[in-house]
Parts: sequence; structure tokens; C-alpha cells
Amino acid sequence: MNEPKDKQESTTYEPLDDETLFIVAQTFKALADPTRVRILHLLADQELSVSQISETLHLSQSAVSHQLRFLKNLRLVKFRRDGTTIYYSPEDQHVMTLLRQTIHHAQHD
Amino acid sequence: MNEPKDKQESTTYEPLDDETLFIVAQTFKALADPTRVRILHLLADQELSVSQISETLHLSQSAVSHQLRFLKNLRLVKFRRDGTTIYYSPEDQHVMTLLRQTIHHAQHD
DNA sequence: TCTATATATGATCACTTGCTCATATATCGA
DNA sequence: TCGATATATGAGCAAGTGATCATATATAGA
Repeated sequence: MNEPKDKQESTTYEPLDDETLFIVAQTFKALADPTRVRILHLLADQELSVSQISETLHLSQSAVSHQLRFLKNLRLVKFRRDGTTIYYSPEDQHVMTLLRQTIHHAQHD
Repeated sequence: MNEPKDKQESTTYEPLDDETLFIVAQTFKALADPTRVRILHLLADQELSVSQISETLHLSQSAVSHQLRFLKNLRLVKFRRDGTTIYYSPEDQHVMTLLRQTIHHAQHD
């Protein structure tokens, strides 16, 4: 057992710094929950109010609001107030792209 | 408060089926933990044994083994035995691409 | 077969997560 | 200002997660 061990010597492996690591894990964490995936997927091409989201996805108002706060904190969604209604829409195009890609792969692999 | 509400009428919103939703969330879950991110990033361009991984990343053998099992179950890594040593390497190019993209964005945004 | 080394696994535990329930806050119209 | 509607928030809880510790399994060599 001493042959394939000619080591990689140095493939210039660059360790991830803590901040990058945190951001990366945090980003994926946002997409790691089915409810958040459903919300982001629903918002993909439209701006919707909290109640529209909760009705469409059959989720409680509270659950939706909590998840939107999570997504808002990560700046993945933005919102706009119109009277008592608050409309949410995607803010991070990169994350929406990740989502789109992954949905596509999940459906075609 | 009755104007911006001319609804989206129908942006042909297609609800995600349960299986897709599960796969998508599961995929992101794999990348939502800093330890797994470090392991996958390390393996990105090389094949390494469990002990090499644990030494390089300063993680316990057990922790690495548990995480590799997780990644193996999701078919994100594959392995090859050589004597008592087991070498792991990435198996899912799509997921490695997601990781690469996200690391890049985390470092440049 | 016995030992040493490499890896895998099961139990356990602290911590996190996502939901519900109750309630608070904000805005509009009367 | 009051009532109605839309949304936000805090507490509490059940389920999930990731690490450690102890131990099991597998392979090679003596």
C-alpha cells in the first residue's frame, strides 16, 4: 500500500478564511429549508405580499413572516410597503441563480 | 390601497413537487455546514484519505468520518480503498460547481 | 492467528431550527 | 381616536444537527 501515495505534493490548496466560510455556509443554510425554497421560488418572478404568500403556499401568516425576516436579514429579499400591505421580492440575484440551477438539476438528473 | 394589486394574474407559477423540493433542500443542506464546506473545498482538486483530511483541517477522525458518510449517502463524494486506507474524492460535479460559485461570490461581493 | 493501523459506527448531549400560539405594532378609513 | 386589517415578534416546544467518546470492523504484515 505504498504506490498511489505519491501525494499531491501541492495542488496549491487554499484554505477558506473564516469569514468566507461563514458566508458560504449561511447562504446555503438559507436554501436548505423546504419552506424557504418554496417562498423564494414563488417570489422568483413576482412581488407578493405576506398574505398572498401564505395563502398560495398554505402556510400560516406567522410562519411566513418569520421566514421572511430570516431571508430579509440575509438580504435575500427586499420589501416595499403599500398601506398595511408589505410586498416582498428577491434581492440577491446570485442566490436566485443558485436556486434556479439546483431546481433544474434536481429535475433533470 | 387598491392599485398595485392588479395581481400578477398568472406568471405561470409552477409549484415545486415534493420530490424536487426534497432534493433541492437536501442538496443545500449538505453545503450548509462549515465543516462539510471545508472538506469539499479541500477535496475539490484532489483525492485524500480520511486521516489526511482530518490532519489538514484539524478535525477528529470521527468527525471527518461521520461527515464523509453524510456526503457519501448523498453521492457527493465517492471513495476508493487501498489497503486500510480509504481515499475520498468529489462525485457530484454540479454540487462542486455550486460551491465554487458561492465561494467566489462570498469573496467578491 | 495476533497485532497494529485506518476507518466506521453507535450513543449521548448541547445547540440549533422551524413551527405554533398569543400578542404587539402599524396603517387606513370612519 | 377607534376599529379593522396586515404584518411582526416573543415564548415555548418538538425535532434535527454536529461534535465527542468509546468501541467495532477491516486490512496488512509478522
